[in-house]
Amino acid sequence: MSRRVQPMDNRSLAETFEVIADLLEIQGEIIHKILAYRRAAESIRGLSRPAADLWGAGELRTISGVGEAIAGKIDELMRTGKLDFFEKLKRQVPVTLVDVLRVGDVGPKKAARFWKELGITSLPQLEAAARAGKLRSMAGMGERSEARLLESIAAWKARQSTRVSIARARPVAASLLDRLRHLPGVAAAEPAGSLRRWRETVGDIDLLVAADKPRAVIEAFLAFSEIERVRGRGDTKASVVLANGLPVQLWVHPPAHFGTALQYATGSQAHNVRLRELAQERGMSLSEHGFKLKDGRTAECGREEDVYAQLGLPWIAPELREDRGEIQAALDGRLPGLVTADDIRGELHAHSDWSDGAVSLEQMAEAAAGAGLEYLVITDHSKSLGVANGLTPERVRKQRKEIEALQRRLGSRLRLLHGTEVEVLADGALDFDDEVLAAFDLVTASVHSSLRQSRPRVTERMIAAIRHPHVDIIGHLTGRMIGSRDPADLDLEAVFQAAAEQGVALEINAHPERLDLNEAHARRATEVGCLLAINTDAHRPEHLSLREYGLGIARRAWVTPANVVNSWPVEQVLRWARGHAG
DNA sequence: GCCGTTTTCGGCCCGACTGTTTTCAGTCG
Repeated sequence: MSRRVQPMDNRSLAETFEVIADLLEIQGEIIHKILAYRRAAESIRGLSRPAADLWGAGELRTISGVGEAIAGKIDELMRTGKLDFFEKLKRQVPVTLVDVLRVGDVGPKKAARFWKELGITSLPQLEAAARAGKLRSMAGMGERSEARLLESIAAWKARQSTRVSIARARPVAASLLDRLRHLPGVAAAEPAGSLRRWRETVGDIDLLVAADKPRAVIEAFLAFSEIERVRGRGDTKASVVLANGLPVQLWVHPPAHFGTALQYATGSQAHNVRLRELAQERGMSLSEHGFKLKDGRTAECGREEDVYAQLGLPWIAPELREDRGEIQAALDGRLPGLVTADDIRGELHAHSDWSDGAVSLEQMAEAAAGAGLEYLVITDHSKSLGVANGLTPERVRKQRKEIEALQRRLGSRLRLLHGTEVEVLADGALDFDDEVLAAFDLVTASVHSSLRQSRPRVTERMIAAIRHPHVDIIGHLTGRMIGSRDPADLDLEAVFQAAAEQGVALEINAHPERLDLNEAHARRATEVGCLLAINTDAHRPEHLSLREYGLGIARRAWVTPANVVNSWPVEQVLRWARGHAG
């Protein structure tokens, strides 16, 4: 067997180019070359399939921002696992300096001066020098800069991980927005940034307020009790850190140009750059204040729709604004009609107290009806999942009787269906016999254990489940738990192919700790032709509202309702469940 | 380093805030 280098994954590849950009910037290379590396890194990070596949197919140049030189570097990394250019660069600039850049208020220019003038090559050295008062000896640095830097280092350490789950940030933002809306003179207050784009994690909370007297709003905001530290404040914006450690940015703009301001504050930065380039091509200059026209006048936009219209574009949903082809799609009139909360008619994955759910069948049914759903599939666990009180075939039969009785009481308010979340056992077999499975209205198959099997084994196991004639949906495909459990090492291309062939749907599990499929997987699955289900995996009534996080993933993955089985009428779902199996 | 119905060469988004500044560079989003 020949020894082969494991092809680099997208994330490592992107990180490599990001570090290259940082080192070049410290070295004083021209900014546009640096931005080219960053743009390529961003594109690679956002790819829906492994760059290794594109490399194998000779299609690296189809990646936006990847030209001849970077394609050559990717090729070298894929073939040898190393990059000569990078190794040489690291001998010229200490690579530990990139940590220094992660600290706020330190950019490439200062990092280079710390290194060249004081011999500082790492973050601990920088901190020690600041404490010893050695930085103020440098031109342009004073005591205040030194103190501010120490604060930044402390904040960076306290945060450790620089991003938090959107599910943690959303309620905090909602509470701040509610209070901002009640301030005098405030016409509107909206979330912006990655929060509005529904990224899985956010680095800070960006908020935008419309008011004619920005200063007064900023003053009032800075008095909010949950603010621990003010990092900056001006006439139109303020930057603070809350007591819970979350950074918050507030922008305040007059209602007259709220549209351009909201567009700007929503980002992403890459999307904004593209949009501003487009404005330039059209002979205008776009900023948060409006469009500067050739004749010197400024065209203000009160609504975001007007910003895009000024450029001849339809409004682009925030979830798409990542510079992943959305602007070209808008120019070509082929933006996807994204799935919305209103499209969702039913929940296909929910538990009751028959297994590990918190409430009775009736309470779940009432909650689903109350949430406006047309149908609910109860999918309690199967017998092998002992920790979750999985059902035996005998209890399955009893549960069906109870569901039938409950359906009679519910009448036309809700269609209640009997499903299962059946275990995919370690060998790929299912935890119920065919006869038991055949009686369910809908079968979701999931993996909860033996997630660490080798790639070939776990892939084969998953494909066996997909090919099982009674399986309709694969639940939380990779099994990852954000921050606590790694995803199974699946060959996703093979899994997506099998699911598409069988007409089996893949779940986007909306629970904020899962979000599985993630957005890249969901986009690739859609490209391959897979059906999806946006489910909450509700274990109690309140969980039904978690669907918005799954919708965020789906929308960021360019998913339209046609691909989402639980946007279909119940009869269509049942026809599909009976008919797709191969 | 990338890219192209104004270009294969000459461009590459725009403005606010900070600190140390007599006019601006650096950083950030």
